[in-house]
Amino acid sequence: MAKDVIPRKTVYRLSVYQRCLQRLKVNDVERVSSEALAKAAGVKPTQLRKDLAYFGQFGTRGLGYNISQLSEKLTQVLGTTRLQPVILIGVGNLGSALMSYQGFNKEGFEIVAGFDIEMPPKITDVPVFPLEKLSGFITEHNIKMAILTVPARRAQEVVNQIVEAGIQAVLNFTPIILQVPDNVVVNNVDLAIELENLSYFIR
Amino acid sequence: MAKDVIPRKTVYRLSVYQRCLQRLKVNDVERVSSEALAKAAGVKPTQLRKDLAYFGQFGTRGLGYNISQLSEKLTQVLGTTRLQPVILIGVGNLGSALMSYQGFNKEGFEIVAGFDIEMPPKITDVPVFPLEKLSGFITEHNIKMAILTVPARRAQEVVNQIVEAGIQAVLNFTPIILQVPDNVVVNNVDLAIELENLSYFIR
DNA sequence: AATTGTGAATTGATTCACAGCT
DNA sequence: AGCTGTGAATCAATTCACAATT
Repeated sequence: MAKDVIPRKTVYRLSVYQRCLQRLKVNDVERVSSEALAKAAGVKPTQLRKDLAYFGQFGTRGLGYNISQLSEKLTQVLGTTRLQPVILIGVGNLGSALMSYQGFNKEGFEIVAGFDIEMPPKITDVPVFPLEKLSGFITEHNIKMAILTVPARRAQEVVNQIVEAGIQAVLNFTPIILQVPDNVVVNNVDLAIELENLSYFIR
Repeated sequence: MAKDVIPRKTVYRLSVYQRCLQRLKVNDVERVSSEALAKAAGVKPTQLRKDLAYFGQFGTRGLGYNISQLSEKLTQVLGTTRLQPVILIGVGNLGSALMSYQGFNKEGFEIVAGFDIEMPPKITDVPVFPLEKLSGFITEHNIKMAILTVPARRAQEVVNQIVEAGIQAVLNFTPIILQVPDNVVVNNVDLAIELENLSYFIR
């Protein structure tokens, strides 16, 4: 029935489903039921079906979903067909860790450059440039996504600068809630808060 | 009015408020209005007030909240008074990155040990032990929290083992949705999904 | 017989609107 | 006058229940 606007949470879960499908593909399974896929994704079967319903009908009643077909459709909806170049700003402790982390590349993202005030010891093949080159690089290479791992006090000013230069999406590892215009998306990852949150639930 | 059960999302936001308060404290401000604090936390003022209402009344009408008083109360509610020991399992790329990341210590968590099949080059003061010592260490030191950065295919078996040994909370960096008993909490952090999710919103 | 797709019902979260303090 | 605290209203997300399909 293909609704017009897909809720943020649904979009997020689509990525989770996609991951699960990829693992199933490797195992040479051809079809999967909403019940099985939902279990792997940690949701209820009805929720999975509702989520998929936002962008069409893909299952076969009585049989379930064709894995590669559904996976392809998800790729299409999520727009992850092409490789996305990403820059990383703040090559400190966490920043350099993320630069050497290979997990992104597998999923279609490539950190093409790092930026910092100081030049850190070269640890990966990814080039690191001084902050003065930041805006120029973004415009020149038409970069849309940035990972922000600068110290908290620099976060807002850096974001202002990169948004100005054309960045449209930011993965923010600083504890600051960034103020950005409506056309820019920010996802926050705060590892300390995740731990703090967990600790609340242990008695 | 102190309700009995605090929603998960509220608990999460309490940590965010706490962070914002800490920054204000450094700036030597004494009071803050729900409007100002909410803005810093990226929520609406009414939501902040509703969240706080779950565990009591702390503001002064007409004046706002006393920062250190509110912060102290939050610490109490969140149970982050004492330092929590945490172990990290899987000292690969991301794992060793997190071990050297100092962000946790600031917020009351200490990674006391790492575990892996292979012994990685020693990069921090944190000791790394072979997996055989895992269960014993957890029981002996009464560890409640674990960070999981093992390869996906090992994730479920490792979790079974640590839950058995007494772990009650897991910060899971693997893309697997872990199956755990009801008394165990899991928070998932999937960096690739965060990026994929962002990329959906850039046109 | 099995399993999807979906309107209706339910549950949960957010926001409004304003009464109640200081 | 200013700002919190909260019941009521609204809005959003989830789950139910079952008809439709293979």
